[in-house]
Amino acid sequence: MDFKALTAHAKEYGFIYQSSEIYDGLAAAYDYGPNGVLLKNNLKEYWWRSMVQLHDNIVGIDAAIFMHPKTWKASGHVDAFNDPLIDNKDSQKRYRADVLVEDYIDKVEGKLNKEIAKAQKRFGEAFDETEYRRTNANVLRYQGQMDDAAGKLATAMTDGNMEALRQLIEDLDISEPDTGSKNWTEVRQFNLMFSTQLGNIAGEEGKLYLRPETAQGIFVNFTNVRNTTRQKLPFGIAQIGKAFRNEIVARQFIFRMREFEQMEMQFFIQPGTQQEWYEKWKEARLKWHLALHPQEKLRFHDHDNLAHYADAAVDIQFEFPFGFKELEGIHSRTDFDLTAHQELSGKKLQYFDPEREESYVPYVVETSIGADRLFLAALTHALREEQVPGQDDPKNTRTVLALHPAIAPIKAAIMPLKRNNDELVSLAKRIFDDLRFHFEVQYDDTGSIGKLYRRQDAVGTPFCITVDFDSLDDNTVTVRDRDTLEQVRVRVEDLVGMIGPKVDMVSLLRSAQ
RNA sequence: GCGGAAGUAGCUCAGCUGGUAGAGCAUCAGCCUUCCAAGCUGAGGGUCGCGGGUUCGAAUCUCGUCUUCCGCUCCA
Repeated sequence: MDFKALTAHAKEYGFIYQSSEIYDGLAAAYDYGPNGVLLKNNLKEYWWRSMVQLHDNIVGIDAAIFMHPKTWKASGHVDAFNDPLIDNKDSQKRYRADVLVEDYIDKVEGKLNKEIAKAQKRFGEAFDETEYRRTNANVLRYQGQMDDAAGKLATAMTDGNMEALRQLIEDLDISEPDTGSKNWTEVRQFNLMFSTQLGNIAGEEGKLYLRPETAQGIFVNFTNVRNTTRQKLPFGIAQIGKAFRNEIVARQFIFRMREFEQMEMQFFIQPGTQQEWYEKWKEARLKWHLALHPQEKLRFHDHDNLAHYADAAVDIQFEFPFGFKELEGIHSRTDFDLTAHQELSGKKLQYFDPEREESYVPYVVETSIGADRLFLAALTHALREEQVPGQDDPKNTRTVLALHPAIAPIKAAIMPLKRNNDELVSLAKRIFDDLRFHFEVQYDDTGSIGKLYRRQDAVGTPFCITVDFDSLDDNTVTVRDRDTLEQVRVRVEDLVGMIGPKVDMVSLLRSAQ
């Protein structure tokens, strides 16, 4: 099924709506509808129980979205999460202004090295590179250009002076790499963090950021959690929560949104053991995904460029309709975050290791998955249009959402075979009123039985319970399976025992172990 | 943010060179119906994405804007 049909289905059946649609929508923001929120909650529950409930040494928190501004100074986001961008008017391409200057410096350095290589060839054994660098006019000129550009770049970046950066690009006569055009726009600062004001205070003192990742809420609570849970290394802290990034381009439905939900676990370990834990969590997380989705839809993808905090990083990618894309990241974050917070806060963020009889800042291996991306993965994998099983006519098709029963929004639908028969209706409603105490169920009688089945198929309900005339005599009902369409007769009092184990999370959690 | 395309009922679309909107499906009500989108009758639902302009008159022409899709750029 193509991507357009998927987004249409998601809207039609109450999974995903465009945000603020009556006002023409807000770009890259989406709302979860009645079925969407049920599915998403189930996915979050699967993650939470797998991480927290099933690990002695992982505990959960739920930190505030607002955090002290210094948090983002320490984490590096104020400095590194900040892109000065410039457009070329002729080629219509966008560049990072600082990268353009850095490329220029690299180019000059290339010339300088070429000069030295030439001299080395000329002088042979007798060549003294240090002396040559100190005296040769060309080399000194190149070095001067490099130092000058680097100095001005550093000053402009530190001051956040975009005007100076623009001037620098002009002074250095930098042209667009592909077309050679020098027709540049102004440089604009693009900070990927959203900011807001605390209280009525205007200006820098009151400036707050919406967190761009949930991880920092865990790091700043490291000591609190350790003190209150008596956890010993290695141990982890898990959290599910919203994060916000002012993406330049947010697109592809709910894949990249400016407001999104992360499910993160920071695992604190002895320095030196990060490789071992990194590998362990890589495998554990893949296995967790394999309980929901087939191997061929998933793959590892190593990072070439590491983030400022990481010494190793890998993505678990999922094959979306638009290609293999990141679903989860596993990062070895070293002691970068805790050390930075320790320095800026002046509070010790260390662990006393009784075996080694010393204190140290723990290393961290992080697993971080996008809840919305997982939702999209589940939807794209499950949604299909197929010929109705057991029907010969190839035109007889149905749209079915073949979700794992444990994550399906509605576990069972109860429907009377005929809605104009009071006895059938009242028995069906009695069953509904009992089952709703056990799991998410829906009562429906607005249509023929075939239509009701199709409606449930479209939202992924694994079981349909039909009350027919035999039910009135022997207190049994039929249970129809979403995937096979097969029906079995079950006594009403056995329904919970029969359906319950198939729709709860136990088997899913076990298969992920 | 730039370039291209699109926006008419919940959905899919029709609406000729400007004359104030239709279909099918869906929804709801009634009748009918003993297991995979049956049938009959009826109803509700659109100031044609939004805002200007041209015109006696705009869904239709024009400008702007918003949103979506594709490409570029970006992606901790």
